[in-house]
Amino acid sequence: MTNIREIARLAGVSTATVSRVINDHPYVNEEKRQKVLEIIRRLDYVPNSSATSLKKGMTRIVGVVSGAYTTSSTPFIQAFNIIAQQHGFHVMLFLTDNDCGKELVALEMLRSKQLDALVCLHRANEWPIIESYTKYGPIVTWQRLVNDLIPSVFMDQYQGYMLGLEHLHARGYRRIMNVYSSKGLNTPQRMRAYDDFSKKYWLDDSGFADLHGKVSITDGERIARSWVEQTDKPDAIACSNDDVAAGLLTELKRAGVSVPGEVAILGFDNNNLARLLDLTTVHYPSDKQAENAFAILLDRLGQEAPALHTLEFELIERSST
Amino acid sequence: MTNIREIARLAGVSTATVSRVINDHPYVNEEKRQKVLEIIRRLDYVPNSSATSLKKGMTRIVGVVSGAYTTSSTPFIQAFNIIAQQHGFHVMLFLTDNDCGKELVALEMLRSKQLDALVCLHRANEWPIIESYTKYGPIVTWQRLVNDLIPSVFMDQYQGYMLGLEHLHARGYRRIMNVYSSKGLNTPQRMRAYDDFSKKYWLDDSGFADLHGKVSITDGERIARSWVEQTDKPDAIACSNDDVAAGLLTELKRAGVSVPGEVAILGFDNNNLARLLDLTTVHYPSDKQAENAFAILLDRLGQEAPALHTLEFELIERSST
DNA sequence: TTGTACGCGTTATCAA
DNA sequence: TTGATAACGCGTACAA
Repeated sequence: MTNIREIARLAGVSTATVSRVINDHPYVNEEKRQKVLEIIRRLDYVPNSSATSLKKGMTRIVGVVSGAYTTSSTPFIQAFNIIAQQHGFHVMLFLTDNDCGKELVALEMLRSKQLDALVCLHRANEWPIIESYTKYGPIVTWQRLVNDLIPSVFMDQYQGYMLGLEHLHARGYRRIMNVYSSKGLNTPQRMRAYDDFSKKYWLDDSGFADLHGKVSITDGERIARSWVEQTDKPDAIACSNDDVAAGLLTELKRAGVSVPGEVAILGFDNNNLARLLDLTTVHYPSDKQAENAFAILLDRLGQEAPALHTLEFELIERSST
Repeated sequence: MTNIREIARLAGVSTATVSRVINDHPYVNEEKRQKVLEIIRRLDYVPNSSATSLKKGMTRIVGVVSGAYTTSSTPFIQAFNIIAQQHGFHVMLFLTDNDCGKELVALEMLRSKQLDALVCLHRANEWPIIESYTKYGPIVTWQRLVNDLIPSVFMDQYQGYMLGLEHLHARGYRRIMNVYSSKGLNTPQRMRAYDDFSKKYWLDDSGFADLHGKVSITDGERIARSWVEQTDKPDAIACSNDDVAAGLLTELKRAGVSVPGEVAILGFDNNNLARLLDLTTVHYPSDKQAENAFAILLDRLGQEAPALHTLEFELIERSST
């Protein structure tokens, strides 16, 4: 193992001088600098990063905790990875499968200083537990509003959902069924939006039982099959996300149902699937949220951070409504 | 910062004893062990992992280099991440966007011992350059056969493609168009398969110009539009992957073309999209390849490694053929 | 402009 | 069974 002392010895200087050369510090005689650089090249030397981390007290590694790869988490992870790399940070990925123990592994690595910071897309442990780890390094979350201890790049989905509902109304749909997911704060916000929406337009309670806990393509397919058998049918379905909408759309088409002729479908997120299937949807700027998450972490680490994006939902009109 | 010396002082023992307790070494008096454990708990102490890495000479971090998140790379990355975590390793993800410089960052981290090993899903730099890094740690690749220096979990796609072609033939299709991707060894292998296939069944050269360099959904959509305008049409299209097949299928349906009535579509990979759209495809076991990749790395690191899976293609018959 | 020497926090050898 | 101490490799006061 060739180390800094070896280089110093061969170059006929001290380790301090070698270190100065490596880190581009001033006050090094040009000749000696060249000599050192030559030895470094000749011995194929590179500083050991564990030693540097130990000395500097940071690793420049940020952990990303996610339950799994989903069509919604992937764009976030990708964007986060890219911006982190641009700032000389690296990303360690933790797929927890929503298991408390696996999530704890990531938190413990923050504690043991293998990680400088953490971003939690989802969480398995209770908030107080996660909060208790903020004393070891900054933690940012996605999609959840917490408190001062844990900042968030959360967006209130009231506004986004309302955008979609207003669009459905403008297109003439009046018998709207809501398909919600189950987790966290998003659903209450969306329900509130629908509540205000139906009051605003004097829509009497349509009588469709809203669905809950639907998040996957197969969920959407099941909803399609029950729609076909329903006697009193909604004329539009607002989905919890694009996956549900995609499953719904494709299964309806398989059954020969015309979309949007017989029923309109509204997605949420604007992921690849929505683009492929030409689904009308609400764009959820997860890439910008990821960049904000990183900026917040950088700031809390005391480094120069880029400015935050303002986050906005956007209606993407396509052919499913 | 509370460190091992602090613990030793408060427990009235030496750092050696504390270290023994932490690492479950034998020969430590039970009373002292309890005392040490109590102090550790009280001070919320945890060993600094940079120091441990420095001392041990390894970080238990494995790098994963991928051009981007694609529908084919994501399952691999996910499976690799999970198996690595099961073995107490962690994964650092590098999205290179096929940029040599960004890829070099990962290789350099192997050199500087921040990474114990590397798996390359794609590569931007020339092979000799990548090979030159194997002296710093094991490197495994996906989808490319290289040499002893760089083992691979590559699968010869001749067999898989032939599986698909035989299926098309059995279903009665005779006028097959091939849509190839461009990169690497896969295309030549598939072309060889088609060559043998057409000889076996005395298919005269169909006269369809095979397409090359098609890999995305939008590529598939473009192919659909040109199929519609073509006068001499193939009755089946074998695609480079499921994304192309998906774009092709959806755009054809939009144009009112019946699939498989007017034309059959064969995908490759068996990803989520293929399941959603009910595409006939060839299953490519990327999760098993990922687990093999990790096993090979583990073995090269001199650790006990799980047995390798045997890798097999499988035809998934669905409604597009 | 340069070098000495110490500290970062841990593990492990060796002698007791 | 225990402790003193030497690494691991780097960065940087401080003194020169």
